[in-house]
Amino acid sequence: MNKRVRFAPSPTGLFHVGSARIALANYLFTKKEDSFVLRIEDTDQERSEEKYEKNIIDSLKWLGLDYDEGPQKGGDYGPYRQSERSDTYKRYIKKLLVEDHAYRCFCSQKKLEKERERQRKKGEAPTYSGVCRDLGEDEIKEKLEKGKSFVIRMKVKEGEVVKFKDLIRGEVSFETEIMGDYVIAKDEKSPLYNLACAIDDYEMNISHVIRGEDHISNTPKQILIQKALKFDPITYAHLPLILAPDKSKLSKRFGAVSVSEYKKEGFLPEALVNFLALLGWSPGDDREFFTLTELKKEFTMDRCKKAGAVFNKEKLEYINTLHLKEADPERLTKLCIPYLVEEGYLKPADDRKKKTSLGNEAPKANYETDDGREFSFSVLNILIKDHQDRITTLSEITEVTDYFFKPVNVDFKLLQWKDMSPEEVADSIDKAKKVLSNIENWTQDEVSEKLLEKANEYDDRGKFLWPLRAALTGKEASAGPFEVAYILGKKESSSRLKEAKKVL
RNA sequence: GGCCCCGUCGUCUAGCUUGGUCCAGGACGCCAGGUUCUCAUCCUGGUAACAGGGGUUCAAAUCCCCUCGGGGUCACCA
Repeated sequence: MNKRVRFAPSPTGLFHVGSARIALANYLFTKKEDSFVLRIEDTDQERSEEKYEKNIIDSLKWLGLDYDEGPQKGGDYGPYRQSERSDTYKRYIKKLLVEDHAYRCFCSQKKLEKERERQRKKGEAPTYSGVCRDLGEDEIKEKLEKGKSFVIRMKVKEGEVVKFKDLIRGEVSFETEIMGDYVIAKDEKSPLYNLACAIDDYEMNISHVIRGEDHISNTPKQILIQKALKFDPITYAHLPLILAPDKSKLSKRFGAVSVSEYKKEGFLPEALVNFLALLGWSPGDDREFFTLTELKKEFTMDRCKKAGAVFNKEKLEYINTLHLKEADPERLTKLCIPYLVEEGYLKPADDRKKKTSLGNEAPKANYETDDGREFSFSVLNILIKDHQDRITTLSEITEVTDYFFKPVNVDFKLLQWKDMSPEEVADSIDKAKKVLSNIENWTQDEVSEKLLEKANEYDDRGKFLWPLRAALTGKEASAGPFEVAYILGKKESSSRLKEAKKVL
């Protein structure tokens, strides 16, 4: 039988990398004939926001985690937003009440709070005492007529054991006395998480629930509901959590926790996916570089670890460099341009094409600096290609290439290679200037060929190349002089060499 | 605290099912060296772990027990 899985986030905040990992596991678990459903769990109207639903959908798309059914996309089991499924919930709540699997509880929150407090002090599990459990029909009617508010609780039989199969942990069991009569709905039409979840998983014909370990204690509660309603059993897989370096839950205190933040910082989606997949899963051999497609082929649940994994940003950065090296330069160029624009280094030559945003691709167009120097898209393409293995995230492109866009400052000390005299440095720069001005056909090959030719005339090529590179970049560390000269262009290169000579 | 889960280098992990090939392999990080005009890349080498204690066994990272440690969860949130 084909599998059906679902990823069911709540739109109550920016899409978390932990959620992304769960979504990824669901995505990878389903093979071609299976189905992956996106369900938005927005039963909590107070906390759910539309912008967060959008953020979930955008993030999934960015990561490349395509799903088969979901809000906007549709499917045979919709609607896929819990806020639009109240008729279904109402039906089942009624059924649960009528069949005596659930009951109305009129206890006040204050009273319950006190009760829990007392139990906790005594070292007992805080569970509901069940005072409203056996209210007579007349009593209920009377309270209802008085307009007393109530919640709906599940009638949990004591002394039973709920067992379920977990693909990662094997068989897990819970005893029913520890849960008490838990609340399943705020009223006849407002289900709480466990109820809505159990109903939707059934209604959407879900075969496997793959979620975070934080849900493991919800599982018996959901199973009890399923049993009362005579739903088919589901297979579970509870993945370990992602931890902060101090082994605590990955929270905002740690730094970036949302997918959007990593996108903005300039991580490639394929790198984030690769990294997240390796958290708690391995192929069983030494391979670490994976594309989504490869992961989909390789992934099996039985190779998932049980222990939580610390989110190691350095490793993420390393994985990102791996994917950066593999990435298509033109795509990278489009991705890097927004950072250069944001920094104020570049602006579109054509004002109508202004739209760029960090993490997204800029239009393929020509750009210019504030002082009017042009950077055609093809030159930018070469610039990026030359820096592809010099950055760990896209955002670093600005600091690594700043000298292309800003005026540079040099002094003799910078221009000096080993113990060269000012005269020797000046001579090198003169020669370089001459070589460049004699180049008719300004191409990458031509520029490097001619420059190299001259450099080889020296016993120590550094005597020629270092002053040249330093004059062009104003930096001790940068890309090579051939590349820089070519990208800067004949005019700008000559002018920088001329400026450099002034300090000698 | 109750319940549930987990425990191999600092971190991510392989090995554990079917004890021996493991004085534990790979990767990130870090350190050293090489290539190079610089930096980065790349290459070579090094660093560092079976939580502890008992068993079982000719033999245990691998099986059993206990202890310790970590995490999750105990809402009219999801």
